Amino acid sequence: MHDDPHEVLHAASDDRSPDLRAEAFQGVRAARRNELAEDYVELIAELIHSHGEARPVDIATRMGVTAPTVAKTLDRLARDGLITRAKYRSIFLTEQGRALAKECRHRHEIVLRFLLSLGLDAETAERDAEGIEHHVSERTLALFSAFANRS
Amino acid sequence: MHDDPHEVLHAASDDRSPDLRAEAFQGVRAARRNELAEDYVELIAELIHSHGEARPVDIATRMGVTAPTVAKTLDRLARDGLITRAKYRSIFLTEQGRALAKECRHRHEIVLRFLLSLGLDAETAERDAEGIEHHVSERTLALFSAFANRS
DNA sequence: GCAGATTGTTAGCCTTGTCTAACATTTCGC
DNA sequence: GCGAAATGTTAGACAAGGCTAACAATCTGC
Ligand SMILES: [Mn+2]
Ligand SMILES: [Mn+2]
Ligand SMILES: [Mn+2]
Ligand SMILES: [Mn+2]
Repeated sequence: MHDDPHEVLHAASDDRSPDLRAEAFQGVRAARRNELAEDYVELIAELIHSHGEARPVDIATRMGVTAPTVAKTLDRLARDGLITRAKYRSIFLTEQGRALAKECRHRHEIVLRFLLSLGLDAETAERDAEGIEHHVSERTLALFSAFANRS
Repeated sequence: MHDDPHEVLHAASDDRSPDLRAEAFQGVRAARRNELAEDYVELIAELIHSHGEARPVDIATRMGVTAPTVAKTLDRLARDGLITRAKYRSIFLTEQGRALAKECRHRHEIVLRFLLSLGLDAETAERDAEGIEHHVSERTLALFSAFANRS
């Protein structure tokens, strides 16, 4: 029983230093705080590219939330310097917002291509990529990219 | 330029139905709402296994949060039927809590083994697994498992 | 160019998840 | 077995992110 490789793995994870583990959880919480901003700027960039402009109503439809939720979130993004916005007008990305959007789109595509190359169907791949993308380190992203290109 | 495979992928993701996309985001938000409960019950199960009991102070250390945060979270877990708890005593999992913990540990280990089998270092693998595990569908999990076993 | 439809905003409510400060209980060393 | 240390709880603050209801502005079709 103690030679079962599962036992070994389990024991190893049990024995990790509590501090190291706390750091991991803190990292996950930090990533979670950026998820919404990342998805918004990525979507805004995409709407600007495909529709010429980004309107709150289109963001609301695609995010699956109500209009007031979008309004409040956009106010936070403006406060954080990612977008500019004027009453009743469409949304613009700042330089910083464009940079983040580009990075997010890049990462999203790598994760998506990786999942597809593993053999996952397109719809599930899109759903999983939408969540996974925010929790992938640079190192993991590099491995995903290499794998997708190789196969 | 329009034959660039990246353009094609981008166009494809642009053209997905807004409703399908909204469903994906709603799914991600639902997953996010369960993350904390999943990490807590998984950790509680582990502490019970390795230390004989699960105490708030050990949870706080490993989660990297303060004791009052743990207390409030444990109250929510009790309310939701995942644990039982009495003042100043250690924490017990309910039947439902044990079932969830088992499922989470299983999923965590598959994601971890998968990342390791891709060639990731142990520490980064642990960190990324801690975030990714909550956003992996059954199908993706099956593919991860198969890949880790094959390689 | 106006009426109705669409879009956007504001106000206010709720839950979650984090914190600090203060206090209560339990445990440990001697 | 007592006092100090460790552990746990309670109260209360705050930000994020969701909602509904009500109202305001803009756009569109005739
Ligand atoms: Mn996403
Ligand atoms: Mn994305
Ligand atoms: Mn986790
Ligand atoms: Mn986990």
